Amino acid sequence: MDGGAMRHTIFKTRWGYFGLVCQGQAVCRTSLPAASQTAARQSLLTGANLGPADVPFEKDLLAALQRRIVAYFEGENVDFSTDPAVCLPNLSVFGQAILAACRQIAFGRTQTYAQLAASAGRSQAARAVGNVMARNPVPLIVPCHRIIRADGGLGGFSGIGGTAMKQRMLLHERVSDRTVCLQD
DNA sequence: CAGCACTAATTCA
DNA sequence: TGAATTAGTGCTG
Repeated sequence: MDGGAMRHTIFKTRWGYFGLVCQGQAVCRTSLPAASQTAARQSLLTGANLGPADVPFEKDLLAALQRRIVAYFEGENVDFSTDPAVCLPNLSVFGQAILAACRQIAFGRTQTYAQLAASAGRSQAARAVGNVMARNPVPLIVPCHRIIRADGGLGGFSGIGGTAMKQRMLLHERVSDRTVCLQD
């Protein structure tokens, strides 16, 4: 059930060094912009039980996708909802359903944990959705930062930068839609 | 089994 | 009003 050797790359964006692991054409993991390549690599491979030896570096890996990610951090409205194929091993059916639903959320839009739970047929499973988001292997591709609390709060964020990164990304997408009075 | 990136309801100032 | 607490909740390691 694999489509080739796994490789990784790290490239510079306006916000920092973005990390990417893929297998064939399918993206397995991503890591949000970090201050250094070293930090990016650590964040990218940690938790995946992978060492740099397991996933050779390849500068121009998925070059087209790299350009789109760079563009995102330049402020462009980039849609990742369908394009990069993703490979999500070791994920429960529930987890996959939640991530799939989350991926549909458009640039600049948000949903609550409960709404996302409902879209997977588990309207009471908001907290479980939080579990899935916390372990999202492909942040940005699956826009887990667009999930906020029902009471208007930000909720948490486990990726690089924590909730500050989450808020920054939301502001970046100009979430003025409604809800989310980030701060007051 | 214990622990969560949650929520709605309840309980105080 | 509104902050703080309490159950209730479904999934994960």
